[in-house]
Amino acid sequence: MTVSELPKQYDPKSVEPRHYQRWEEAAYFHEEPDPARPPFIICMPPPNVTARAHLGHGSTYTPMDVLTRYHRMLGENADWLPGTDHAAIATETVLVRQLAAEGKTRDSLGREAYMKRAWAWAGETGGTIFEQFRAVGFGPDWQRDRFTMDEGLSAAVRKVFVDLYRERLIYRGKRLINWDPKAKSTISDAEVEHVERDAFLWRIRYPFARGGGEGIEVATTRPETMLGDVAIAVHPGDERYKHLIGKTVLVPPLLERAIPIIADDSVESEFGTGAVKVTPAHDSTDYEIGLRHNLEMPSVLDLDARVTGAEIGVGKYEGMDRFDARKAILADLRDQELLLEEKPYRHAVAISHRTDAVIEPLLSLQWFVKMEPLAQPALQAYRDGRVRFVPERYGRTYEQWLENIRDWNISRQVWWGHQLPVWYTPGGEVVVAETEEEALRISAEQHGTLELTRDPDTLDTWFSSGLWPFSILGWPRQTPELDHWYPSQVLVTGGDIIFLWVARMVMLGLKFMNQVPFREVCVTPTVYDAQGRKMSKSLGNAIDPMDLVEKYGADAFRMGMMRQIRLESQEVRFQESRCEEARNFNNKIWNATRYALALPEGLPRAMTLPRAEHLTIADKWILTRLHDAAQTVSEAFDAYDFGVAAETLWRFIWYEICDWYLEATKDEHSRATRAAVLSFVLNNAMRLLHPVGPFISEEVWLTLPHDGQTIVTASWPDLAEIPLDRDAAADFEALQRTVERLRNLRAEIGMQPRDVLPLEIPAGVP
RNA sequence: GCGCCCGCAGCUUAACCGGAAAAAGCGCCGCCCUGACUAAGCGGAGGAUGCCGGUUCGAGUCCGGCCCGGGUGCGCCA
Repeated sequence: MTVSELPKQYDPKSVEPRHYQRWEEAAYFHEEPDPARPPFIICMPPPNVTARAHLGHGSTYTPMDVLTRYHRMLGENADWLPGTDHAAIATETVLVRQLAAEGKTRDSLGREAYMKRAWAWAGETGGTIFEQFRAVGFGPDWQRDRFTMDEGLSAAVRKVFVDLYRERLIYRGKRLINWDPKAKSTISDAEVEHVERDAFLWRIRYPFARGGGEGIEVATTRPETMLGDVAIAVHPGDERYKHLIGKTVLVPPLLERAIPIIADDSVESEFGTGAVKVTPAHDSTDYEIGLRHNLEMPSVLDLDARVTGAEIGVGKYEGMDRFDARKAILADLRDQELLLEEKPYRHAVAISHRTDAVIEPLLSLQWFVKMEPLAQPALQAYRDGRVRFVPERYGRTYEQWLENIRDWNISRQVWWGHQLPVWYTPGGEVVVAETEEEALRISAEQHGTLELTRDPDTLDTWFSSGLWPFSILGWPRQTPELDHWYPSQVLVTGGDIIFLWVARMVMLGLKFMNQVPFREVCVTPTVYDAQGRKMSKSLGNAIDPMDLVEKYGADAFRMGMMRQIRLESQEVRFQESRCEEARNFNNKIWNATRYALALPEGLPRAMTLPRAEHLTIADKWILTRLHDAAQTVSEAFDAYDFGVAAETLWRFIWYEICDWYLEATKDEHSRATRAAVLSFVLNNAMRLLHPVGPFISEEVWLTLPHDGQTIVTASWPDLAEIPLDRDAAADFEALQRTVERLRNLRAEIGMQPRDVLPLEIPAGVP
């Protein structure tokens, strides 16, 4: 082959799809459990089935691909297990919107037709993100693709639910829950975020029921919940109010109900007026007070966040939206001269992580997981080092959450998901079973009826993803995969789902497998734009990774991303220019290859190095540098330090191989050994590069002397086979300094490079 | 309120257990078709590493305090 046959510029588009197709057809990414080799398993965090790739996938999934490829080359039983998540609320939100556009609703369609449509849509869009992953060069074991709602995983979900229920770790109860009025579903505490918002604090007077004095003043940000007030609470030690404890006041603006003034330690005397209205059904602190004082807990807002009179009189406000009711009540209070003050106030409002809707705390009959007994072992596993976080500080996030664990509300009012394996008899008895047949049998035996109604609710998406590390290996069936591949070595994920996902996998893994699901958790940084702002569609600063792949090639995208990931950093300020630079880097590699192929003496067929005594000082230097690069890159991958690995590869290939070694081989005296050494060095360099740059490394490796069908399954460079010569390396480095000084001098005196002084490497240097 | 991370050249980042004159890329200025590569090559300008103090032979790095600016976790006063 001659140089003229190869284009001067590396063209990823003509290379990447060709190799990927071959890899997939040859099933290079597929493994069977093999006890003879150490396992290296990564469970892919399942992307939402309907999602498209975003830059966050680049920062989290590229490291997984890199690690799997690296460990495969090390000869391990390496497998990256892919799959998708049904993403209950996220998917349902989109579906409902689609239906609305057609003038339909979920209910008008009916459950069966709705589910059929949801499945169809998931099937349609479900392949998209994985097609994108292929284009980026990700190589999970596609034959093991799973879906959280496929048959096997659904069976695992039902079994876990039933087992936990029978152990009384799952229960049904009327509790204060987070209602997301947009999603029209409850969500768990972990899915609520608190956002500072500008609001108002109103001071309102509650007149005494029996006259005598003005009454008591309270401060509130939520006047619409007044309708459900059941008490006024003050601190027991508050001198201003001590004498009022036990008196009763009327609830404005209706002034129909009298409620007591009570004392409770949770009240802060310094805030507002020091007196607080207590609405147990719509506020978590009030709920606690209500429990302590055995108060009534009437709900005054329904599931549409409208005022409801179902439990207590709400007068003319019945049916109003919560924010309209607020306006109306304030207006009425003003008329009654009970509204004393309105002042701007900034405070944290509970927002749905999923829909951004303001959360409505509601008292509702829902299903919960009792967390304390599950959290303790998970906490213990972290404390005695069975689970380790990288960077370590994320362990504290995990610990903090588990220490303050609250019961997990798992029932959702969406339809797209795993329907609860729960049935009710006409008498209201509860039957929990893995199948309908079993439910009927139990019901007949225990309750004497075959008339069962299934609970319409579904499970929190994170309930099924919490089982992911073992459910995808076939659990509850006993499989070879489960035997050899559980627990996995490392979980790679973003820091935002440490408790939504990571902590729950640990808890459920310990519970059902008696072992932690992974030994290490590698937390990848969040991707921001170059100014440090979150990437979002609304800001218009989001970058589509597929555009980058299109412009610069998959390898350049991966390398550009990897070079920006720092071990200890929690963020990447993503710069597109890094991908452009990486494209240039690939082009550099390509041209180094062209140079090697064009050597007049040709390249050797086999990869053998000349004997040490024949090597030039430059040969010995580059081999020593190769040895060091191989060591540094290996250590960096072992430590999940992707930035250092990428940087090392970059420097070695571009500055050391291209800028110095290649130049040195242009000297006459290097002729005897250069073809063999260059082949050896490039072959090794491509293997080191392969995890980060799978395509170009394959293309170059196949072009140069090599052994085997593909670099994907080639072996990782063995340090023992790379000869070291520190003294020679030091000599060459001294020479480099000299050359640099000469160049510097030359430029300073304005000498033309072609003039007198020696060029890159002084002639005659062996 | 309780925490965590970050702040180094115009920009984005390096700097191993503290160790020479604090690196690199981009950008900028100048030079250059040198056996592959102009998406390259060579040279250059550009820095009190946020502030004050301490430990040390030696601090960007460790310790204490402070300021401002970002990011992020938990909690929260209604």
